[in-house]
Amino acid sequence: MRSHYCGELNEKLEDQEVVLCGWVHRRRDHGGVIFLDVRDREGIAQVVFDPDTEESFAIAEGVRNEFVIRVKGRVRLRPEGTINEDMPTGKIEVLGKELEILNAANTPPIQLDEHEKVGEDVRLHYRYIDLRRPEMLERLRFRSKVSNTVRNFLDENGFLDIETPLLTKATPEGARDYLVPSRTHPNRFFALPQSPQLFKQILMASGMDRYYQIAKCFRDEDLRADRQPEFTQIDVETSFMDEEQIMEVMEALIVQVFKTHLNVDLGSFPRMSYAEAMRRYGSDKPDLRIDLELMDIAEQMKAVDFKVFSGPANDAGSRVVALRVPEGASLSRKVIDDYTKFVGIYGARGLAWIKVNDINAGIEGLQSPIIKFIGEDVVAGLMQDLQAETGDIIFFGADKANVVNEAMGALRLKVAQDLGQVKDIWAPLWVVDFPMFEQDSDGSLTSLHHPFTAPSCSAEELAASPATALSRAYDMVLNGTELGGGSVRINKPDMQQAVFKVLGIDEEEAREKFGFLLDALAYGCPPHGGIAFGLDRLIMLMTGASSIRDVIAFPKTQSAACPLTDAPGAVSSKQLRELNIRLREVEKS
RNA sequence: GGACCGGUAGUUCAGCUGGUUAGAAUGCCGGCCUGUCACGCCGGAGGUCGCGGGUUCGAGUCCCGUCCGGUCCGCCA
Repeated sequence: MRSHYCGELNEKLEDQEVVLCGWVHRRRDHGGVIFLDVRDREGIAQVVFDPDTEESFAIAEGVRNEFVIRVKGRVRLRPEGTINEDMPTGKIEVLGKELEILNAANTPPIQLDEHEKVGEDVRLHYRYIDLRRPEMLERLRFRSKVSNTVRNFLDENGFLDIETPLLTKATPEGARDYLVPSRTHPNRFFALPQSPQLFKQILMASGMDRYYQIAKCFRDEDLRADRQPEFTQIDVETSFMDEEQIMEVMEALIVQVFKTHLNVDLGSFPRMSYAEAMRRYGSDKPDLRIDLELMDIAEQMKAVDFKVFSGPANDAGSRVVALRVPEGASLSRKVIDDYTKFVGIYGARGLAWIKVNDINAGIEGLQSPIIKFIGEDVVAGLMQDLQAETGDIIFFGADKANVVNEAMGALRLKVAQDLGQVKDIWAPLWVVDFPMFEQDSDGSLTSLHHPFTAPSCSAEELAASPATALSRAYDMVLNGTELGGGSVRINKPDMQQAVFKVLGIDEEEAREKFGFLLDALAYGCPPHGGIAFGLDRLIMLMTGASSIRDVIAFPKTQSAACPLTDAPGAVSSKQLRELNIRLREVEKS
C-alpha cells in the first residue's frame, strides 16, 4: 500500500516514485497549486498538486484536515527559495500524481498544531486524535523503547519474565482493592493486584531464582498528577542476593536506561540513610538538585517561647528547624504570606522568618517580626551558627516533627523553584536504613514499606524494640521522585510471624490472610529480595512530562473515570443476577 | 473526606461595579488566489454562558446547591 513513511523521505530519493499513506496535517490551497502536508508516525512531508494532474487536483481540492489519504508521486528537490529549514523533510517535496481518499474525517475538535493547549477532558474524550500529536506519539514511542531496554537488560542478567495473575486475593491491608465478583463462587470476589509482591516471593520459593515482569498494578485510591488507579511497575525479585548486590544490579539497569535513551551518565548513586534524609531535607525522597537544607536549632531556641512560631511547646517529638535561603531577602511580603499559606497545607500553624539585609550591621541589619520575641542574643548566635550572609532569608519551623518535616521539606522545594535554585542536573541516590515501622496517630505501628520486608535485626531484638528497628529496604530516588523501592524479604515463617505480631496480626489472622505465604516460607524458601520501579514515573521524568496521563495512552481522569469509553459504566441486571449482586441506592449524605 | 483554581462559539480565551443585540483569535463554510509551509485576501455561519434554585426591575456577572475537569492535603501496606 505504501512505499515509504513520510518522515523517511530525503534528497537521496530524488526522482523516485513513492507512495505515502497518512493523514492530511494541513492543506494550503493557492488556487492554482495545492499543498498537502501529509503526516504519519514517522513525520510530515509536503505533497504538491498542480492543475496538470486534473483528476487528483480536483480530489485535493475536496480534501480536509485529518482525512486519511494515499498519494503516489515523484520526489523532487524543492525549487530555490522554497526550502523549509524548520522541517526535517523540508528540502524535498512530492509531486502528487495520484490521490486517493482512504477515509474522510469530521472536523477534528482538537487542532493538531502546537499553538493551543486543549483542555484535559477534550483530549481524553478524543484520545485517538490527541495521540496523533507528535508530542504524545514521541512519549509513547520513548516508553516503548525504554521498556525494551529494560527487558533486554534483565534478560541478559538471567531474569525470567513470568506473568502473575490479575485475578487474585484481596488483601485488607494497604491500599483499597479493585474487586472483581466471581460468578462461579457466589458472594466471593477476586481483587486486582496492588502489586505482584506475594507471587514474586513465591516464585523465589519455587526456585525461579530471578524473576521480572512489567506488571500492571491497581490501587483504588485518590489520584494525583503522578498517580493513576492502574499503573505499571518494573517488578523484579531475585534469590541469593543481599541488598548490596540487588542495588548494584538495579542501579546498573537505570544507568543503562539513561545512557541509552538520554545519553546521560548518572554515575554511581550516593547512599543516604532515612534518618539523614529526614534531618537534612525533611523528606525520604530528597531532591538533591537543591542545595538548601534544614538545620536543627532546638538547642539554640530552648529558652524561647514557642508561641511566636504559632507552634507547640518545645517538647519531645517536636522539631525546630531553620531553612536558610540565599538571595531570599528580596522576597516580597506577599510572597512570604503565600509561603505561610503554603506550609499551612501541611499543618504548620505559621511561618517565622528573618531577612538578612546586612550581616555586618548586627541586629540593625536584620528584618523580622520575631526578633523581639526571640531575643537579640539568641538571634545573633543563630546567625553565626547558620552562617547567615547578606541577602539571605531564614525561615523557621517549629511543630511536631512530622509537620515540620513535611511543611519545611515542601517549602524547601517551592522556594528553590521560585528562586531558580534547582540545578539542571540528574541527581539520583539510594535511601537506605528505613525504620521497620512508623507510628500511627493512635500509637499503633504500621509497616513503613510492607510487612514482608526483612528487619536488619533478630526476631528477639525486633520484639524488644520494634519502634527503633531498621529494615533492609532501599528506595531509589531521582530528582526528588521515588523511582522505585524494594527490600530483602523475610524468608522464614518465624520472622514473618514476629513482624505480623508487631503489626497486631495474631497467628490465626495471619494464617487466614497469608497462610499460603507462610507455608511457602516453611517449605524451603531461599533468601531473596527485589525491587519495583514505577515505569510511568520513570518515563515522566525522562520525557519531562508534567502529568502521568501524558505518558499513558489511555489514562483515567482524577475521579478515576475514562472519558473515552465512559467507564466505569452501569451493567445489565442480567449480569448482576449471574453474579448474585444486588445494587442499593447510593447513599446521600 | 477536605482546600483551592477553572467551566462562555468546534477549540483557546476576554467579558470591569449586575444594565441595550455576549466579543476576540483560531477552526469551520463559501468566494478569490500557481510556491506556500500556523499561506494570504474578501464574505458568512456558529452560543442551553456546565446544570438547578435564589436575590433583583434586570444575572454570563452576586448568593446557595450540584455536576464535570485540574492542582494539592488526607489517603496511596
